[in-house]
Amino acid sequence: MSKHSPLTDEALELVARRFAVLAEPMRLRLIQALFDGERNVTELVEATGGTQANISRHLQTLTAAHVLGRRKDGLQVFYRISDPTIPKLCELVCGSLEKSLTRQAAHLGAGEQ
Amino acid sequence: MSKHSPLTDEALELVARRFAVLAEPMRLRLIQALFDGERNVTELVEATGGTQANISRHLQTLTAAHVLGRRKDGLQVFYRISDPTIPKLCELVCGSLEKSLTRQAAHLGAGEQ
DNA sequence: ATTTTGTATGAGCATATACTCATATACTTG
DNA sequence: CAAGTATATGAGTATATGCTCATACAAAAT
Repeated sequence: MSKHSPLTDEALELVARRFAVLAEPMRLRLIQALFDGERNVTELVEATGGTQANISRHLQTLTAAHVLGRRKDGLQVFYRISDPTIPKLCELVCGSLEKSLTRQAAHLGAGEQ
Repeated sequence: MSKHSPLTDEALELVARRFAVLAEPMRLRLIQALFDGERNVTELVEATGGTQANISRHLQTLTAAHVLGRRKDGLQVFYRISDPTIPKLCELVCGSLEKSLTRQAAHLGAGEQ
């Protein structure tokens, strides 16, 4: 995106859609709960504190976006992170926010702004 | 986010908000237009093909999120990318999408799925 | 076959936000 | 000061999407 030719409208929509999928706290919580490996829906409901219906919908959204993968075993369905760039994306954003917050704290402490 | 302790609800909101800011095609177009350096609003309106009002709003959103920085010079206002992680984020997502698309193309070509 | 357990989904509501039009504000120039 | 130019914003509308309740579906157990 930097030195490459500008993206087409279609590509921009895809990139935006990608970011949109990550733009929900509950979905981030699910991703976080899956960093250590796959879990079934019931476990994810417990880990996140959401309702079963809502978690199921978010899992569908994440799976449709190829962020998560699905494996069915009997009654249970196990989800896992299937896109290796997801952890990197989250780390980048977290790091950036930490910096931004400490900068802000420093400014407040110095009475600036 | 991976080996670190799980994020607080507040932190999750911030991360989600960050992704949300990047989840609009027009804002991505603006970011793209700023990869080569700062530009004023009129230039950005021309580069993106949007209306002045809409571009102004998106610039405000991006600036409030500390993605862009603002510099006023006389009548004009110049915007620039102020968060160095933005290009990396976009590259990560683009790369991931390219892979995903070529995989899909390969599957279609092989008659799989 | 019926019941139980785990997961998905249809329908409806509430909220957020992208967009536009018109107008306001800020600065410059005549 | 008046007029012009660059940017921002209030108000209104349309659309998307997150959430919930109830129920459907699928597989297992009795």
